[in-house]
Amino acid sequence: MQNKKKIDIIELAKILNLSKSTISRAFRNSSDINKHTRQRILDKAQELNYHPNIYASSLRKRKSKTIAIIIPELANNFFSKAVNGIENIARSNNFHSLIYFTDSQVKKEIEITKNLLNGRVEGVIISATGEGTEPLHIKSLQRNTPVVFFDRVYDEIIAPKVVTDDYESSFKATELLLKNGCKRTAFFVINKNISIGKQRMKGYLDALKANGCKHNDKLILNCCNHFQENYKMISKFLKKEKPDGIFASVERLATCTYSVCKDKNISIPADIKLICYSSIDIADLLAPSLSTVTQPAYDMGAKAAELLFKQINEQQISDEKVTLTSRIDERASSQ
Amino acid sequence: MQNKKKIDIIELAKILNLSKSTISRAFRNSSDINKHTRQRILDKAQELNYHPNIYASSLRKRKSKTIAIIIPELANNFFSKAVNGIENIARSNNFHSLIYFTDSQVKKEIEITKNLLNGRVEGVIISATGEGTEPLHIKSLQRNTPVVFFDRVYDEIIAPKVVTDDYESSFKATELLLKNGCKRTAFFVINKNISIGKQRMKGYLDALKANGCKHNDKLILNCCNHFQENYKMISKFLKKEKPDGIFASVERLATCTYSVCKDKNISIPADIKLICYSSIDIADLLAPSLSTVTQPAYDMGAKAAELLFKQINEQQISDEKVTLTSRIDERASSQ
DNA sequence: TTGTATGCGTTATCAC
DNA sequence: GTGATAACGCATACAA
Repeated sequence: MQNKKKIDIIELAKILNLSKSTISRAFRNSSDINKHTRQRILDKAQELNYHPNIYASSLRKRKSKTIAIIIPELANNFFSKAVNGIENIARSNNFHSLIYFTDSQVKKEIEITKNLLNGRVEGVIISATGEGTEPLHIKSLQRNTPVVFFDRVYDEIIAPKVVTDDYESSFKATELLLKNGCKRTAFFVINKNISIGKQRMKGYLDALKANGCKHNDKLILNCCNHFQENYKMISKFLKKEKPDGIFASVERLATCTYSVCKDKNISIPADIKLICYSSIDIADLLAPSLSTVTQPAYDMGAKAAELLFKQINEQQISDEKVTLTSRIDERASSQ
Repeated sequence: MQNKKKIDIIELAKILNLSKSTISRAFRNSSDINKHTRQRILDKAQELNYHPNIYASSLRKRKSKTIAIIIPELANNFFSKAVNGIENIARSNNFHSLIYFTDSQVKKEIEITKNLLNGRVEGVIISATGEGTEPLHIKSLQRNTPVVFFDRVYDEIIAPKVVTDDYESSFKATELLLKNGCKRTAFFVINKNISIGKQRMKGYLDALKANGCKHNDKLILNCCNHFQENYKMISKFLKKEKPDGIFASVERLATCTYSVCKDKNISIPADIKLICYSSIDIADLLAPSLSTVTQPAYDMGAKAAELLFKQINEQQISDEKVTLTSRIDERASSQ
């Protein structure tokens, strides 16, 4: 399977009766090389299956043309689309993308960033777990490599960030429920201490206040990332608190609620109105169709990548914060 | 932001009054090094933010500890889960994963594989576009690097492959429609010439035959990857051919059909029964709940990665073909 | 336009 | 257990 006789630049030079610098030039579109010589070299290289060793050249040039993408998971359309956006921009810059998953655990995030301290990549795009008190691991990373955040950021860190109008959209989403008559509107969140959790909760709380609803702490439900556990928590919650409206800050909490309601014969939207953050493409095919707050996932990824390359190319610090707007699609579940 | 004074192994050696060989040993858990010396080195390294340059080391060791994952897209739960499986195995082998998307275009696949000829990775896991007559680009790649396929393979290529029982599952899925009374059962496919398309169609055709249904070429609909176009084709198809059963070989063709039926007031399953390949987690929340053939996506990715590492470690050719079985979940859409 | 010489930061081999 | 030295394969400054 493998071609054992790996040929290197020196051998190729010998065969062609040239010096290795000339060979090197041929592969770098160097201006000062005879077109004919160049073609001769490329032809022979192809014939002999010679390809410049990327690690030797990375070492010499001190450039790897590689970035890292660190995200919680892929089991989520939001991140899939964001990665797509990132990779597209990376590719158009002739960069390669390493991908890493944290499973929303700081422990893994720390592990991964440690592995990136050695110059393996020229930049990092991350959607953070947000856990932990102080993201020292990110600060360490920043000393060695440009870092750009998207969606899930560390407020304490100075770096370019791409986020959405979490506060405003959450405010509107909540208000939409209130306008439709909800008196006991609940907020479902995975972690109310991370960046997006905080903002979305703030939007929820302020919408309540602005509409004359008194806040009830019991109507805020802290969930996790596991379906079974969430299912139990939500079942219990619905039974005990009897909310008539739910704003889910994360898609999986909404779909889990759908499952619970289906099993318990609770009607959405008659008994409970629901709206949630989601990047799902088939929200209108659910029963009932799902009202959503949709983030421009692809654009967020692309923008984050652009900011990263700007930083890589211009070699300068920036703490630009780009805020894109989400779209609210009102469907049956909230009406 | 960046720590300009990058320190290297020689400087560290000087500072510690040691030779660089000793420094190197400290970072490679070399057996013959004094524990105390080692600790001294690691401490100082941390203090000075020294990290062994990965490219110098890759060059010297001729190992990159990196693999490439090439898939059509990520906008698809199947691939998301598969990537997750791959990355997990890679990580547990201390390997890094580069990710590339072909958008189902051979042109891009060729471009990507060309970029991998230079030893950037120690192995490649690919779910191919399947387009094109002869995958010469894969053969070229194989000369330089181990390659493992999953799901979408090139039959002509000799390499480890992880697939599912496409034929059998498609047979069963089709039969299920027939058993439920369908007389005009259609088959929706994106590309009936690629590996999985072929197998799934064969299963469909043989199920028809086995159940005494005569095959009608007009009931096979060749679609594409774009929603709008598919929407038009399917609309037209439903109107013209009036199928009463559909086996969609790809999830997006099923959801698109749902959209069409919803808009045209065609009832699933009363007018048309439907079953499809899908890795969606909320098939039971659709209206109606969607009958699915589900592939073990995560396991397929993990298995592919295992086969790749086996090949990397054992340095030997293999054309092992692993066939995992899909699960059929009968829900409302097909009954 | 081409060649020569040197260095990129490691690891491996061999001494000591 | 540690050090000196030669690769690893390429890119660049400088000379020709």
